Amino acid sequence: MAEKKHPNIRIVDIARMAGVSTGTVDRVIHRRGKVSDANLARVNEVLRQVDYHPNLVARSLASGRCHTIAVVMPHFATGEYWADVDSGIRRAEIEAGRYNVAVRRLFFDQYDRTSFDDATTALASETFDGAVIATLFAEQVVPLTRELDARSIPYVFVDSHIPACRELAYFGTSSFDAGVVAARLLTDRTEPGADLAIAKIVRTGNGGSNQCRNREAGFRDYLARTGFAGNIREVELRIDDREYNTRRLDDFFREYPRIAGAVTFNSTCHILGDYLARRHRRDVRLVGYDNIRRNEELLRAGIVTALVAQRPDAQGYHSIMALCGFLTGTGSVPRINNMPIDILLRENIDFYKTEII
Amino acid sequence: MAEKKHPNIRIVDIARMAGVSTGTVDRVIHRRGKVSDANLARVNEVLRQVDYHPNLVARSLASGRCHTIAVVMPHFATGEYWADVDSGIRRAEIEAGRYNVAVRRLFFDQYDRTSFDDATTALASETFDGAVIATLFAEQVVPLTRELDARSIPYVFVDSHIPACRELAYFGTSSFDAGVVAARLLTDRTEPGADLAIAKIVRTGNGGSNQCRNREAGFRDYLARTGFAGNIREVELRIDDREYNTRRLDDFFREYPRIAGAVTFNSTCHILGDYLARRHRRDVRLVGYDNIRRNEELLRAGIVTALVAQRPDAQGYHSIMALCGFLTGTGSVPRINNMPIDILLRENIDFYKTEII
DNA sequence: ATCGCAAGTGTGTGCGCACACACTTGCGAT
DNA sequence: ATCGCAAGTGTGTGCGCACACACTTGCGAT
Repeated sequence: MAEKKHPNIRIVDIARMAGVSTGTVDRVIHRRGKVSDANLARVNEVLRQVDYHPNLVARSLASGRCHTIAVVMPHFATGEYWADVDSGIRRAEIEAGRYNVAVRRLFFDQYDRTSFDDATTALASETFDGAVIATLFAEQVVPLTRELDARSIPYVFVDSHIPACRELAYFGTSSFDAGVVAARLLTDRTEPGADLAIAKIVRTGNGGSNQCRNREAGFRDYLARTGFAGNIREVELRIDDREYNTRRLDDFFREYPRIAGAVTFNSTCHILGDYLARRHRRDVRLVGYDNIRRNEELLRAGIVTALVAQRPDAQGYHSIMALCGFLTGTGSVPRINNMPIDILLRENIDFYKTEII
Repeated sequence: MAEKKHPNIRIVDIARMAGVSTGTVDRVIHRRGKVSDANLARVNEVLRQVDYHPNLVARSLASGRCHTIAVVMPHFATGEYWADVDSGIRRAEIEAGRYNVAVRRLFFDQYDRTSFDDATTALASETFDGAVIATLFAEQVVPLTRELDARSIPYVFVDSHIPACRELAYFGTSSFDAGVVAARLLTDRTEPGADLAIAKIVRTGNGGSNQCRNREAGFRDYLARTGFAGNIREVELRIDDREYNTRRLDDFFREYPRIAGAVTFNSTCHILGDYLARRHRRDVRLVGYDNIRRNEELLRAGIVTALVAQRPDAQGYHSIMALCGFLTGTGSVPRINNMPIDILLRENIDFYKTEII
């Protein structure tokens, strides 16, 4: 075992076949110019004939260039959504490290718009060869991309898509369709004609994220299309104020007693789930997003009916690898990569591990 | 951008620091012996101090060893289940190729037990460094593993797990739990007390696959646990005899008119779906397995209610990569890798592409 | 004193490629 | 006829490592 070699075709072989030197082959492969039309055609013909694939290991070793990727993403605690994205980034980091590609993270607060601008400012004075941008605040991402365009730095979007930018690639779900799926799951299990609740977790004056808005649009679109007959009631909750939320929800459910299903468009459906559990309200179906730890616990406990998930780990992994492939010239990737929209129930949640993509 | 180098520590640096030659460092790193105790200790101390990590790219290029992985899997046509597994294998093949790991396939007929033995016989006279085995026929896989154990060849299981073997790793779903999920999806949408049908597609005298048996066990277990009150009726169909199937199903549904839901435990629920579509029977809910083309079409058409899927592409990909990592000494992987059990509805099927793991 | 041999050590080469550099050729301008 | 220069071409070196090979050292046997 562990035999000698697979007789792969090398640059020297190409050169010999085309009757030129390896330098010329190299110039053709890398489009460095300074090659006569005749030789260009001949080398290209040989490359085509033998279906040449460069040995990427050797290329990486020889070129020895080092690239840096800046990642602009929310900071996170264990068990939160962006921790899963980061675990994919870390996986990619190891793999990309073999090709001399390093990753540097810049964090912002996902509940604070201004912190994104701070991260952007910090980025302006850094040198790096590519960027991965979490697109939570679409309005602020756009000017950042203009700046990167001007500096000719490629960038990848992760989380939700922003139109009219020149991103190298996008990785995330179709937020609109993720909203549609949530609506299907919620109405599948709720008697017709009952009311539905939308719980929004925001910080005052902060607006909603790009993604939450699009999910809500898909959710409402599905209900309209399928002739949903009940009312949709909205309630605003706070990320870090459990007492406020309890009072607010007590009032809310008193005011709208016919509510039989609820949805939250970011990953915090556990806030509503905690409340329902404490109040022993098993009559309200709850559908939320993302397989973060608290949500998983409530799904197992039967408080949450279903979770819509989006492979955060894979999003992080592919964002880095796409940029890595571009920078090292070893791979290309489609521009729009809509990830699968996963449906998690009590029966399959145990197998939805992010480590296995 | 594209800077010079990350100043990594190389073997020459280690050698200089320890006051020995690179050859000695190499012998220490690879535990080749023939090093004096004093030098061994000194080199190890330096390795520890600088936290040396070998450049795997350079290692791969230098060692130039070539490994072969034999894959024993069912042959397939476009759009069939194993075509998706193979697409993952092909993806891994490209990546593993960079580390001089090649893949060779041996095919058998998934509906013919004896063909597996033929493939096994062919394998006996081949030389290879590792094997990936599709575990459809558990009884025949076991003796094959004994032989591989004797030859000290590592092997990876893919599809369904077989206990009491010495596999390096397993990639696939928990078949039992995939059966549970199907039962949940079917009974969620079917009125209580109605009968259910299990359609089995077999070749005479061939028994069922390992996986189908376990899925059925999980399916029945869920029904028993949740107090299912109806009857479960079985019907046997043929893989390539549409006329027979039509007659058989006409008889079957005439005999059992209260059937409101049906399941098929392999990927051929489209056979039953085709029948239901032709007979305009929208009153029978149908749950099946695997996102193969015909099943997807029927899901979009509303004939199939839900599909349970298992990331065939990822199974193929990881099976190869696990073996590749083991053979090149660049990675290790858990032994049991239960893949996620995916739920596909009309609303999310469009995004379930196997190319994006 | 010399030899053989084991144990230990260092050097040289090549993996396939990228890239700097030296070199050749042919043309128009003088 | 000679020169300068652009366009085109080939050679040499090194990336970091693995491994074959040559070599040194020190010991016991003769």
